[in-house]
Amino acid sequence: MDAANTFLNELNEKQKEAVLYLKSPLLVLAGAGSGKTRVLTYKIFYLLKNGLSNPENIFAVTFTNKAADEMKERVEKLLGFPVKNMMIGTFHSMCVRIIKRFRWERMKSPDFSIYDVDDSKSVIRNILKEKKIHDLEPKGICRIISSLKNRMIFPEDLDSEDDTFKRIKEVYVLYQETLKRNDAYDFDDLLIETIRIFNENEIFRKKFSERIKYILVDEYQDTNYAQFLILKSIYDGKNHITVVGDDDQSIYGFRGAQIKNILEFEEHFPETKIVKLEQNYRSTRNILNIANRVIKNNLKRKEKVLWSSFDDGENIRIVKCKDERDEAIFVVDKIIEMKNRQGKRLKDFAILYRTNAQSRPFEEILRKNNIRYTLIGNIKFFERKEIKDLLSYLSFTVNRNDEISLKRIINFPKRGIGDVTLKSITLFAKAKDLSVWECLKNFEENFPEKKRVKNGVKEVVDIIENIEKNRDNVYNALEFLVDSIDFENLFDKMLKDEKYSRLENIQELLNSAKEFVLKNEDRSISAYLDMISLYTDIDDYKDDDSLLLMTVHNAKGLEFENVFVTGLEDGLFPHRNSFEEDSNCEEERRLLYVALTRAKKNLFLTYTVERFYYQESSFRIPSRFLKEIGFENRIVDYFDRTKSLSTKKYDFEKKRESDKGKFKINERVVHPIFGEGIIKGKKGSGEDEILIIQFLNGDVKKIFAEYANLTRK
DNA sequence: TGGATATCTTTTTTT
DNA sequence: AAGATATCCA
Ligand SMILES: Nc1ncnc2c1ncn2[C@@H]1O[C@H](COP(=O)(O)OP(=O)(O)OP(=O)(O)O)[C@@H](O)[C@H]1O
Repeated sequence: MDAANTFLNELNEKQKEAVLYLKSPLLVLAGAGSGKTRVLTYKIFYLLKNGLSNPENIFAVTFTNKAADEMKERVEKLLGFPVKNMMIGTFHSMCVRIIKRFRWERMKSPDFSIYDVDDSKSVIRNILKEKKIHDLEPKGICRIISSLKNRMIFPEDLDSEDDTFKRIKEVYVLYQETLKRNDAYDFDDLLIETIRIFNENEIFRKKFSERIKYILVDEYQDTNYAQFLILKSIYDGKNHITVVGDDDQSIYGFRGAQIKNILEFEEHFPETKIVKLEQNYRSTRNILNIANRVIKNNLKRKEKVLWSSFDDGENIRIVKCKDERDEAIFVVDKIIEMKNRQGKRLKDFAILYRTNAQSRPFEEILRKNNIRYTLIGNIKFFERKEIKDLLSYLSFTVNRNDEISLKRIINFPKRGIGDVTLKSITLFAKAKDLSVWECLKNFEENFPEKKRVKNGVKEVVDIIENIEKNRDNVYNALEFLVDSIDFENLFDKMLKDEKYSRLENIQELLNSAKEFVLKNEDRSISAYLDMISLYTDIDDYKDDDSLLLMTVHNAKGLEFENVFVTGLEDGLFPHRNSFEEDSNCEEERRLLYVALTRAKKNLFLTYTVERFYYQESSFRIPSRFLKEIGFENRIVDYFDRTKSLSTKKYDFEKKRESDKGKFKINERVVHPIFGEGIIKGKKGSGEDEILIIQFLNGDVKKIFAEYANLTRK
């Protein structure tokens, strides 16, 4: 081995093979923690180090922006100098760059708006109102349109005679027209527009694909059809493509990701070589065993070998808790104990859950115990109302066609400009074929009769024009904006806490802009807006030794020494919405596989007996996945804060024949019509004995024990 | 007309 | 419990 390439010692044989292979398309298909990401990182390093490529010839796609930042940092560390001009990021951020470049070449302003789901919903809401459609929900339409776009299905491709479908098509058409008029793209459009540009401008595509000599893609199992097409456009047979992934970790089907991309990779990229990595470097054997035991219940998957050279390690602990509060107390107690006794740091722990709503009790108990934590997801910082309102000023300043942003700011803070005024301005603009902005600027001439709102409009116009002056420095622009709004007064009627927290958020926004201005060469408003529309919580959490709370989805690709997977109950994890379709249930199982394989050393699985779910207390049944883990033979701890920690064996086995006839409270039963349920109570006796049973769908029914033909689960 | 108040619904996962 | 929407009042 050549001296420059001693780094290869940090890879196993298979990994080396994958790093060095450049002859034809390469697929690295391997289980969790087998070093797939490491292969990509070292491959980039190898290409740069050996002069096989310049940074600008590399196109590396990661699943999150954070992963991209970390990969770049790692490569720079290995090289010993910074890397400039490499295309590395998520599909969405790469698309923004491609679209900007194209618009720039065509002398079109590169400053378009990027709409998040909220913005899309309000566009749809306006359309529905205008068209007087009352029986369709913005949220549902949004989801349908997005799922169509993910599959590259356009309005003209819809030719169903079904009435609802026809109306959806109508809304879809209007939605796209509105976005076009506002010069805005939603997340799906970023991908679609890139494909369109490539398809319709062969010279541009060719130039780009000749520039890109190496295409590298991480987490390939979670790419959608549009993303596949983008890769196909860039790959021209002369450049190289490496994709890595694990079909067992595909968890974004709901967003259009298709496992078939990875399963059928060979069919689309000629002479594909496949490398399988089989050694796991992350977890103990006990953890891997449990993960393998769960995932092997999926029927549609590629069987993989995955072994660890580590010891068995600690036992996996399954803990039954009285309710969600106890669950939180148990987890937090455990963390405190491990921190104090074993000197572990907070950042070695992660609490994972299926839904964002589950974070509440954990937060409460953590705050009570003064433990620093970082909550990822849920209400994202930049989506808070007060923040979005401020940002809309910036958006509108750089893109005067963005009517959604205008709508947000025209009456924020309250200036007495309501729906009616806005409507008449919009209509006026349409009639005179002017932009809304033009009408606002000449408001007094255009609407001499509207004396009452005159000053308000002038105020907005002034603010926008002043922001415009600071276009090249987002911090100055924001500082001006914040100064010109009297927040103290605005938040006056709020509760102290709420007011304080909002003011804090605004300060936080200023800090973020300041940081951006200090760190980046391009300090412009538009550069900042692009960054925040594509960056999410997970991309930006500070490395400040705090405990992490997040959904399993957000934990993808990460690893922690100690992991708590919580809320392992039927209906929650797997989520009840997945029960109908087998494929969804398989995705839930993959989600659990991802959760379990995040742990390096200690893994705790918790579930509750009773949980508040939608303002109602409901009795819970342990997750079906726990059975697959084989937990009937395992020690289950029962945690009840009133009784402290006690241990007993949980019996999942079917009861013996002799037990027949007598059902006990909390026993799980199957009803021939209503399905599986749990016995909550009993009334009467003998023939008249009535059982109160809560079924899986949440219904509680009174059933005659004698006649119902119940069987034990 | 806009702002405040009362009523109604809604809860998976996210770039 | 919180958010969005509908209704009412000044
Ligand atoms: N050859 C190796 N020697 C030592 N440690 C390694 C090696 N390869 C990978 N690792 C370590 O194993 C862990 C998992 O690696 P990595 O994140 O690259 O795996 P992955 O396959 O991408 O995981 P996932 O499927 O969960 O995304 C990391 O901590 C990494 O540093």
